[in-house]
Amino acid sequence: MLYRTDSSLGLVQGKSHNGKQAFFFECAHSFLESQVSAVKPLFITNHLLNSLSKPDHEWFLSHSTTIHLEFGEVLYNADDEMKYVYFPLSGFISLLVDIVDAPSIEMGLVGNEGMLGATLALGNNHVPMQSIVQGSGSALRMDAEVFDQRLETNAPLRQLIHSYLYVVSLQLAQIGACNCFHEIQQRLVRWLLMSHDRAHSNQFYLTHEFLAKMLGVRRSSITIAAGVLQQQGLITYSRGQINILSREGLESASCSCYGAAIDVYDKNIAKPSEQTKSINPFN
Amino acid sequence: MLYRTDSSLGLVQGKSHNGKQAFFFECAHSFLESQVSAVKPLFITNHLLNSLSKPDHEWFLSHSTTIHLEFGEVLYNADDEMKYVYFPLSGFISLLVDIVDAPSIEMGLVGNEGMLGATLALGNNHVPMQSIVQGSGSALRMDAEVFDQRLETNAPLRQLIHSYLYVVSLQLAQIGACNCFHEIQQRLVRWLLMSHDRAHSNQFYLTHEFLAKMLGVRRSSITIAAGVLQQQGLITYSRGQINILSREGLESASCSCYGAAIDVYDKNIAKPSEQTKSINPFN
DNA sequence: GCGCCTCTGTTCGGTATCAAACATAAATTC
DNA sequence: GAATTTATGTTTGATACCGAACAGAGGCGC
Repeated sequence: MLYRTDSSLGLVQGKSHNGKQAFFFECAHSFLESQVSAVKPLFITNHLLNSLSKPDHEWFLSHSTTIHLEFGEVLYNADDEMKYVYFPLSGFISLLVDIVDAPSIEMGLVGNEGMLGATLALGNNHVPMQSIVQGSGSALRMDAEVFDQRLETNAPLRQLIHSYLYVVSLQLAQIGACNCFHEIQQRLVRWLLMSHDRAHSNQFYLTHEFLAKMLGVRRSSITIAAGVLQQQGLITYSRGQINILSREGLESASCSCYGAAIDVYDKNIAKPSEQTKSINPFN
Repeated sequence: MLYRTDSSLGLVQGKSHNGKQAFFFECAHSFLESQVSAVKPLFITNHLLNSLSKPDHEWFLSHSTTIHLEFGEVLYNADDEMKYVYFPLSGFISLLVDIVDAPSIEMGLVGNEGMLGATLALGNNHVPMQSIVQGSGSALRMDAEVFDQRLETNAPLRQLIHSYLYVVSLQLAQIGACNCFHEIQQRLVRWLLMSHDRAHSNQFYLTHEFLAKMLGVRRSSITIAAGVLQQQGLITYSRGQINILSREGLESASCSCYGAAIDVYDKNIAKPSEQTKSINPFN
């Protein structure tokens, strides 16, 4: 099964000398107007916003700013006050848990299928987990208060965010179990697939060190697992640049948790009215 | 630090020949009227309901039924339709995750500090995880639809349930990380403490087999870890009956995740107006 | 009392992963 | 081009836990 059918969209990102990507990064909506150089896929929209009515969607666009998320940037630490909410477009964000006597571990991933800050809809303006940028790229940023007020008055929005919260909870439980039981090899693949979806590119920036932190394992374990994938011809990598060569291969090398997470999303988040028919929501 | 200061309340439960507890289990509210034989602590109330205004609390009591939860009973499987919501009193419930190619594992615990069915407040009437009774005892049960309607019209209730959902999400993330990193020995202790709080008794029924399923490990690993605790004089056990001898000892033998979970709860769920001043909410 | 079942204790070898090094190799700085 | 930094490759030994099996032991039914 091939979950992601739009890989033709996955153009290669520009790559600067230091291995980080050079993204366009302009005033609001530039991405909608195709004033985009060749390095990024066109028309990346946020799927949640896209699920709203057209007027609502436009309201959001006019009340938010397009910003650039830079790899490694710490948007929030756990328990910070929530000043902004983020709707990722081409960038994406890791949610990390840190407990005493243990390395940190990623328990959630937020790309253009979701948002950072949905817990405002639970009446809590603190951030539940550390949130760091895992893929450079663009996002829409909005004042938390503005978002919160809109939630009060807009029932369809509230329902959408509630559904998203339900999905995120389920994924927390699922990823928790996966991290606990499945082997590093498979978990790495799951993770690459989830990142691939949100990066909208077959190439992204990721050192083994960083991957190790996400999966809560040693760096050298990643080196070994990634080496296997490279030998199998599924990926190539060099000094932080990972290239996805075969999604199909990866999907069969992954544990089922990748597919399960997609299913949970699809089942609970309404498809945008007249969007493409790709099987998964990441496009 | 001693989180639970009410251990004098923790009277010993009645014990039937087959090792299961014989609970009183009567019509609604009998527990409030002290028509209770000596085997259970008096006045166990549900802390969420207790946090509501008095009229609201009474509305809930008059619209729910006191039922008995029997050890091992499967209240829901994952994705079942939610027919009833449960507010545990002396009983408590495990939330289990099952993924492909792995044993099941507990990702949440619901006792009289919480409820089963809070996700209705997210507009979803399906159950996120398998829910099985882990400690026999009483609970208030209410029609899911009745609860749902009440949510619509009662803003303080909605806020309370939202806060509880926030707490549960955080605990999912935290327990997920704990299961992943901390050793069986410590996790077992965390788990005993969490159960002790919800059982309201120093003695409860639990086989090693069952514990192993909760922690996602082999039965013999539990036997070894529990043996250590017994040698240290913190617990005794025999054929399913576990006796807590020293909470203080257990609390210092546990990983910090137990205390962290308590803190999250206390920080986010308002204390009932004129309740006791015990440090944790389980009383 | 006898047999049965459930629960617990213990053993064996196997392995995924850890922890801590150290070696190479590519990019970046000067 | 040399020096430094960053990223990857590889080794070594230790260990927590697994999987499977079997042996005792307490309680229950007959």
